[in-house]
Amino acid sequence: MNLKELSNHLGISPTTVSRALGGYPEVSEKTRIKVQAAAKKFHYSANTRAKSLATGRAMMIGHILPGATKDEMVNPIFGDFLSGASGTYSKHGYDLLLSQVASGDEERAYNNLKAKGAIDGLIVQGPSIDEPRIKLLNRLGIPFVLHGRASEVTEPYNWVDVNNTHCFLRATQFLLNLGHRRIALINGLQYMDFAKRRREGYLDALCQAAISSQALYMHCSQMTEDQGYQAACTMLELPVPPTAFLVSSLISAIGVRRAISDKGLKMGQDISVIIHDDDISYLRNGRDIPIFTATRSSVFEAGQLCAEMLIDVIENPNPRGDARHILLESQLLVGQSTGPAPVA
Amino acid sequence: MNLKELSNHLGISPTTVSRALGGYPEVSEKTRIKVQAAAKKFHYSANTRAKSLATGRAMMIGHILPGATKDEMVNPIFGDFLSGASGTYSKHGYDLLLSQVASGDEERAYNNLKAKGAIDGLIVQGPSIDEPRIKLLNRLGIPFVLHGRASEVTEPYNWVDVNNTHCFLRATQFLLNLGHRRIALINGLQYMDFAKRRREGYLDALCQAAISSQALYMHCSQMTEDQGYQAACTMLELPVPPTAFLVSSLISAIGVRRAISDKGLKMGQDISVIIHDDDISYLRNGRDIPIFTATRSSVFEAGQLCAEMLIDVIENPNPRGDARHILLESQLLVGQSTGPAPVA
DNA sequence: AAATTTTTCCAAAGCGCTTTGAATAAATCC
DNA sequence: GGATTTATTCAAAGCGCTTTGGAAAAATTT
Repeated sequence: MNLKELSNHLGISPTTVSRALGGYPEVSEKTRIKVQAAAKKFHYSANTRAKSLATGRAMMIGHILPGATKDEMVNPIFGDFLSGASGTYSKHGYDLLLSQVASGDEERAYNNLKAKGAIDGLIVQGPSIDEPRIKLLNRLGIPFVLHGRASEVTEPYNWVDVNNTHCFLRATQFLLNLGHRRIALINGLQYMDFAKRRREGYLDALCQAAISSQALYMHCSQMTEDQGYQAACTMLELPVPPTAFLVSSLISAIGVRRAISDKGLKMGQDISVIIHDDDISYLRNGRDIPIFTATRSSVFEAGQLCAEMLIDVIENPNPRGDARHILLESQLLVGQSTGPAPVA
Repeated sequence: MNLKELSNHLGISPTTVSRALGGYPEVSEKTRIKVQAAAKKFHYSANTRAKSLATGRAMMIGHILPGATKDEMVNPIFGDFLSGASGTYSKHGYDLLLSQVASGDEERAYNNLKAKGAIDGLIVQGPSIDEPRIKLLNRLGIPFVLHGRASEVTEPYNWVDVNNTHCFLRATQFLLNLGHRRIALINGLQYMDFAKRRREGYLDALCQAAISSQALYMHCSQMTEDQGYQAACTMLELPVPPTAFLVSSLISAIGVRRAISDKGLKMGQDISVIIHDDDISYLRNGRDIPIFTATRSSVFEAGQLCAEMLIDVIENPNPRGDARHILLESQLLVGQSTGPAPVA
């Protein structure tokens, strides 16, 4: 059933039917009700493509999926972020286009997305410190919101980010207050912006406590269970091992826990662990009492916020062109993985 | 730049330009080359919406995202499955539409997706034993492929599934061969089809070995770390605890490992664990030697296969209407979590 | 009751593409 | 060389919708 058929059936012009359903005022309440009833009855729903073509709006938001090859890793937060964003899109009548873009091929891919008129805007995730996509998208004139920030990028852009520096500053201070002096940082990939900020928070806290940082206590890598395990094993083997770990992800922390337990030590007693928890639905950090003491910030909510911001950017383009920002603070939740530093 | 502008620029009719780029034979090689060069130069790419409208093909595949609320869980395999599928779509010129459908609202949502002409086909994941969406989609005439099967559904449908029964039969036999007699099953939600089949494989193996199954050794729940932990704790507290666990997911198994280690036992020595491993990119089961002995089947590949099957269904609709099936066998990989049953 | 305004509706153009059917140019045939 | 094919090209219609610019009908005013 299309518009013409529906209007024929009703004996009303397509124009009026379109307007009645579109909520325009130039149509009497009587006919509006009649039209709406008929639309419902015949399961009529305007063809998206025709509508888009006529209005020039795609009503579609693009998300980029990394992992074009089997070896590239899909970020574990991906699903929950998408879930949050997607719900918000539905509410506003947008759909979500998921596109896989091989790294290196971004320019062509984004250009193409724009040329094809497939999307009204884009969400960009996982920024590196000097994220090149910002410049590219600004140049192409595609509205976008970045999930995260890029420290070294000066041009304006819209972002939603967690206050990573402050998170890790607080977490480190928490450990310091418990008497820990040898605190290790097991972080994400060095060039990622969040990893840089977390390191800064960690170093700030140490500095404020007049404790010198040690390269041996700092590790950067993909945040996998195995990497967490390896890093923790190495550090626990040191002549002077750390008494506490600050871990950037729950998944790595599971590896850290394995290393601790392999070593015959007890987490929360011999060794303290504090993590950043993205509150992923399938990887809850315990039920009631958190397993790991954690700075928590829901990535689901971040998805919602990014989506809302992007829709706002699309529908109310800021004439002055200044960018929108949301900086989220996280909660510091005490769990079972932290305790006073053991007396040497 | 649109078709008309491009053709004006070239001094050639839109018809010919469209055909040149579409690869139709009714155009001389000379003009084709000229047109292609110009298209490249101006980054011309046909507007998807107009193209779809003209051809009647959306060139878009729908995936349904569960988890409309924050409490619903997004399946951890979601990202990798999507990644596999998405790559295949790109290759064939399709895009991926991700739609969030509240459970209970499926009929309206699917109907709408069809009416809007937004998609050419659909992937359905996570089937229950009597999956109602099969009937619904068949009735609506929307081409789809199911990732998994539905034991109690008799009408035909296309599916790609792992041979779950055989997986768990083999895994159980493996444990039996190691001398285990008290084997527990920590499974997914009871009404899920995969859980049913895994239970059957497990029970078959026990039956063949003339071992009676025990309700106390069987657990069903969401496959979270915490549920795995709880279930294992409970079972390890039994007067006669199991000596081996068969666990449906890596995530639950991490909880099982925690329970074992809390109990002061050693996995692979005091207690054996064998899991099903979906080979998720961010949750690798160890680097070289698997941590957990596992039946492994890549969900990334399943995504690719589903995508290929669906595209085939869409582009070559089977006139006889019979359904397509792929049954995947998994590998049984020996890791560090299994060993001979301890002598009582 | 005629003139004016307001409400309600519609015809037609246009969004950017594909594709049918016809026309022209080139090549082949008798 | 004229007739017939064949290879190229194009004009125009149509995909299903929105929206502009009027027109007709109803309500209001004088």
